[in-house]
Amino acid sequence: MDKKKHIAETALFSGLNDQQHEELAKIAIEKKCRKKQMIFTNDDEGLGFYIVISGQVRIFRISPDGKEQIIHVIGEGEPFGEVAVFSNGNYPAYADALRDSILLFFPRDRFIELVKMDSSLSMKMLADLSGRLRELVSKVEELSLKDVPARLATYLLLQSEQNDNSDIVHLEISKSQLANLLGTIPETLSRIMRRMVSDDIIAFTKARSIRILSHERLNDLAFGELRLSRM
Amino acid sequence: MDKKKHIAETALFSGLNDQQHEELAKIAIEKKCRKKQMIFTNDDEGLGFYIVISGQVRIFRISPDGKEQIIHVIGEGEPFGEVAVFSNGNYPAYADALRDSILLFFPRDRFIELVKMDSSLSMKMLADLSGRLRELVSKVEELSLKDVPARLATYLLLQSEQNDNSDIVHLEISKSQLANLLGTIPETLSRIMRRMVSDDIIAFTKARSIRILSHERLNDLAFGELRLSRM
DNA sequence: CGCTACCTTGAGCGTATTCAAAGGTCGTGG
DNA sequence: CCACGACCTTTGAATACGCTCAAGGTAGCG
Repeated sequence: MDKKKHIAETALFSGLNDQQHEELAKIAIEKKCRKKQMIFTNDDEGLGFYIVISGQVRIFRISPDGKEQIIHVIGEGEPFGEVAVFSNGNYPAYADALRDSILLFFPRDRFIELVKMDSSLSMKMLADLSGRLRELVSKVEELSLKDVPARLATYLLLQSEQNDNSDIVHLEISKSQLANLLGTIPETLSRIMRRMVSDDIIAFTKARSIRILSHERLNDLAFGELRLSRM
Repeated sequence: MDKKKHIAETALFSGLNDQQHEELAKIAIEKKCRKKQMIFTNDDEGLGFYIVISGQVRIFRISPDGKEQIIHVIGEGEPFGEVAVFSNGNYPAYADALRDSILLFFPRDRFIELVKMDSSLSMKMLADLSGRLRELVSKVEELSLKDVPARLATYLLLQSEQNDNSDIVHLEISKSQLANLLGTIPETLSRIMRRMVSDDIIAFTKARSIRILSHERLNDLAFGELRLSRM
């Protein structure tokens, strides 16, 4: 595998020069993992962080009574586990693969060496963590201030946005996983989707493809300015 | 005001040497603000970050329909607004003073200069952001996986822990604010406190002082292994 | 002492969860 | 290619938790 090429292509390391990519490639270790395979757990010592080369990874917490909450779904080219690198101790959550994946692992100590010597790399990491923080603040707001229809609407609009405002949103994860990501359960998500369909806000094209029929009403829904009919 | 002394005393800048504290003091600007005064809003350009010298600051989001959610309460010696320094753009939330406060403001550009030149400072900031991220991940879990009694129990135990596992927890914020911080409303918080009292888990000593009667049962409550009686 | 803000209490309601079960879909192996 | 099983999705009915609305009580502060 051409590690350097993959490293240069990630957003996190973009803008760094060839030499820096080379240094990173030197310490990166390729790891493969199968669908459902655990990558790290809450209790694991944080020995480094990862970048997803191909596949998909799920970051989640488990409450004492066994319920899961997905914090983040990591797609190709995105990093995860960075927190463990800079704050000593274990990982703050669990990670497993949603599908067969190939990862690059950056060992903590060697990576820190690089960061210390290279201020442009450290600025990249600071920006990365700041972005993560922004996302999580939004997630906190979503969970506490919005109902499930609004959360789903927000999610769909965000996905659409990331695809050039396409009307078609292809769900990258199963509906069960999506329910969990939105902080609810499959039954509730299913019911709400049905209501969105019957209100002509969205339509299903294929099993995992949704067509947005009205961005505007979806937006109103996301902002709590519209309510779904009751059925 | 002796800026350098205050800077040296914050956890964020502890462990740095005298020279570094001096540099930080040079760029720091003292700001005073009165209770309820806005420090920055969502829309403000992130021109720098703050440290609370004295007083108390509230970080919160506002949903489109006007509901507030406190993300964080910042006490003395703690920083806030760091995110805006490293990810371009505006602040991710609102900030206002819960009481008359004195702050130190670190202008973005000048602070970034220091960070770029000083790897120990950048490591401090990376650790700081990572810690913030940890907290928020926990908050997401709390809000989505736990009910209000469990969230309150967790909060009380955390406060107790930070005070040497004292049995007495002195609320630093009003119950309304606490309710909001826990993602609920004053009415609900009041009812749940009443049930905790009647179950002999806590007792009120003064208006804002709570005595923990059973750490163990509070812990069970936090972990969802105990339910309050219904009344 | 009176005002204001905060806290408590009650009743009713709505949203989402739980529990239970049936219908679909996908991958695997026969 | 079809049959089977596992998992995902959908649907229904009942429940529960927390919220809204409304009002009364309490405490701090000028």
